[in-house]
Amino acid sequence: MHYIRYHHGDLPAALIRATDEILAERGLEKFTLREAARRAGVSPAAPAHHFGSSAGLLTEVAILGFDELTRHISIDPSAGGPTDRLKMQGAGYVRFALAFPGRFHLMFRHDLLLPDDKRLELAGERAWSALAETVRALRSVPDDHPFDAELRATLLAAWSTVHGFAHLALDGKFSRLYPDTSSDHLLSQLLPEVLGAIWPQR
Amino acid sequence: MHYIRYHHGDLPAALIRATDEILAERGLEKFTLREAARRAGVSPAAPAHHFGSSAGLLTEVAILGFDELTRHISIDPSAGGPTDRLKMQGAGYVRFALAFPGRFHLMFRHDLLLPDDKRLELAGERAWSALAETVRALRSVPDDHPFDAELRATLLAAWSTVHGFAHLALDGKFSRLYPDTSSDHLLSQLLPEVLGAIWPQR
DNA sequence: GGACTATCTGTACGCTGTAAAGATTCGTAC
DNA sequence: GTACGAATCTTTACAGCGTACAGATAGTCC
Repeated sequence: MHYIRYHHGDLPAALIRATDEILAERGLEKFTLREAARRAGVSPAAPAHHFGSSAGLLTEVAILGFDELTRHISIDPSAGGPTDRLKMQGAGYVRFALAFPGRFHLMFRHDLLLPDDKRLELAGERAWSALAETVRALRSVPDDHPFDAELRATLLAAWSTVHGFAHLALDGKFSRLYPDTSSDHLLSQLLPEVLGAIWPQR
Repeated sequence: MHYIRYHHGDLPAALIRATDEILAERGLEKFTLREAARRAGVSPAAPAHHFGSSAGLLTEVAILGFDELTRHISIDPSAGGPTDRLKMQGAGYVRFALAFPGRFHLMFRHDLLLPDDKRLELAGERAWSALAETVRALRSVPDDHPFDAELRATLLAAWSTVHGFAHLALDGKFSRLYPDTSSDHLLSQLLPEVLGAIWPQR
């Protein structure tokens, strides 16, 4: 194998892009560091100089994933009632997972990521703080009040439900109970039913 | 390397046991087919004769995992009210996940399992049919009535919530909101708060 | 232009899953 | 008892993986 040039230009960005492409095209289980290097046109050892290891590269991609997730659950805080907004955010969460399963799976595979990366932690916190805002409104708690046990429970319940729904849907676990497992149908039909069962309109 | 005997006795069982041990001791990410073979005292190629591939062996272990999960969520159908029973089953689900994270992760990693194994599917269905029974009681629907959309939504909401909770807890995502992430505390304190938020006592 | 530094290659090592062929033992029929 | 087919496991081998290490190349600064 012979590589054209020693200086790529912006290899880190190219490797991140290549990794994201692999996740989108072939899924997380098909990602290899060598394949990402191939797509970026560099040798298998090149990524190590910028990301240290496979986990370093994947961590960068996971951070971008959390940013994209945050965009999917960011909504106008004045639109509709708090329950509606929480349902919209839940739908955004699941829509992200179904649209980008590779990214989504990666973001919650800490065995593949750098264990104590601060930027990754912050990216994750930015995501659920968007949910926290809506939960405050739902319980009529002003922003300056502490985030007490009840708020925490409400937030974790909402997060757990959409997170579990997304995982089970991607795993195909709904196919028996629900024959039409297209993403559109899951989002427009099944998810509203599920969220309606735990967050009755009030 | 030199192996004592050509005929092991019961190699399939030994390999399943070895795999389960690896999952318990070192987690799913540390499992390799060769390591399981080493623990069983056979050559790396031996497992293929009984399980075809790594996925074949892992599928058998996943089936046992679903059986164990079913035991964790099986309760006396006359104990307490339906809401209480559903909470007990939810706690059982999470207790299983926290006690056996390797097994739990494996069971929902279809990329590692045989894609269309009927016994695996049945083992999964046995698990959630234990939940379905309680959901029927919760909605006061007799056994001979069809499992309609409302029942389905209630079941999937319950399943999604405990499933998401277990995954997020194992991923350490609660550590910011909740400093004490010991299994006991998560089960006795946080989970009841979360389930109370979506299944108010009625 | 020369030295320094950053960047990437080339090579190599131990690990992985598993295919293919051969060795060993079991079970059974005679 | 013994011969033989089937079942079981070993041996060997191969391609692919992550990554450590040493060396080649190119950009930068004096």
